Amino acid sequence: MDTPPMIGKNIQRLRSSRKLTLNVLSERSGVSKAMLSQIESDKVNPTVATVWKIARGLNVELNDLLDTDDQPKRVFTLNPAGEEAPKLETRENGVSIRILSPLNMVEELEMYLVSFEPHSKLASEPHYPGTQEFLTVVKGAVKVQVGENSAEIRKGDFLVYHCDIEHSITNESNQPAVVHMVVRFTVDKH
Amino acid sequence: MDTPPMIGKNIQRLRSSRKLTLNVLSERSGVSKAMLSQIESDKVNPTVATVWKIARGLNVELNDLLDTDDQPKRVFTLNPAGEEAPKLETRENGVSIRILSPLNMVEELEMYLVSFEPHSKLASEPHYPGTQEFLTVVKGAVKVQVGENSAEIRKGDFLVYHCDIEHSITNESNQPAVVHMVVRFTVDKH
DNA sequence: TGGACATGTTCATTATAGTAAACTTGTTTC
DNA sequence: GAAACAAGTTTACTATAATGAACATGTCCA
Repeated sequence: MDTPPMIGKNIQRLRSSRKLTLNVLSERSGVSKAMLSQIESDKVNPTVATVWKIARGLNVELNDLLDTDDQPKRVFTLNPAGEEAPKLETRENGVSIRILSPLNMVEELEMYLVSFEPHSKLASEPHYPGTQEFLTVVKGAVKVQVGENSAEIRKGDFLVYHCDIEHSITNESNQPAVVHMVVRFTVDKH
Repeated sequence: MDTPPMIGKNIQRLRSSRKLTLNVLSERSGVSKAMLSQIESDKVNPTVATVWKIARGLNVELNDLLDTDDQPKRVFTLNPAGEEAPKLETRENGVSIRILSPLNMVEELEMYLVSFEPHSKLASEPHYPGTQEFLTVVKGAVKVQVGENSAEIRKGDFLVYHCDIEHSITNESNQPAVVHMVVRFTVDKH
């Protein structure tokens, strides 16, 4: 980005995708509809506070409005169960991990399907600060240990935890278990 | 963040960590040193363009200056299968949706467990631009339609698609199906 | 001690962000 | 087809962001 961000189109797109009129957004944001109109057509150079109010009215992060990068291509990425992805699958100690998410989005979000044989365990080192894991138990039951805390969860349960400390997932039962895991890498500032 | 961002301290910190004087930063950014002084002490409400110029002078991303968020708490949020979350569950046309993710992170990432009775369909309006959906089929098989494209996926399959256009998931079989769905609202960069 | 310089702040002015109200341009309804 | 409404635009004005110049506050060295 080597020119100040032109945020008009962003706001316009978000507003119309939400089917909001200028009047409604004006009410919700506290910014006059005249100003909204001019900002959307880039006739004006809004203050940070104003853009922030608009972001709030749209229920969006401030940065989403300031972002002028092009939209990503409309893709349709398939990762079929049958197709082996050799480098993406590991199997040890009765735990096998299939990486669901495509490689090009590895930075932000990763998704795994983790299968546990009876009496198996997956132990993980601390990740970067701010990283979160989202577990959904698809089959069976597992025990999750995060630092001091631990929880037993069963099929259909959902669990979120911050995993910048040591953590592990254990299948202590005599039945296999399957867990859907999403890892989000929040980029740490400061 | 429920108040407009106070960016003065951010700029001040970055400037002094770089050992730049107001004069030098003024030259590098093209913003008058008087303005810089007032912005750093939050006496004033700068425009986006001005803050952008400063970010450029500091050789920093715009968002780095606007960011005032604290780090998230280290939590351990549980959402058990048995516990009903009445407002968060909808059921119609043979499709029932359970929202897995806690409410406080709804902005960025949402996770659902969607159950399809035989011959049922979930149709969705376009979401915000940049939004992606990540499907993992937990049980049965479904057909996903996104704009022109469509795909048939079965248990264990994983599918990513951009969903800022109309899209739908259909269970055309005589068996029930369950899909794990992650929706990401973050606008994708590059 | 008192220039000489360098840093950040305040002042007076100009440019423009932001507003309310008037205007324009549809679209619906009788 | 005109009245009534609703959505966005333009206008006239006010509030304030942004500027350059003057001012204040050091610190360094003769």
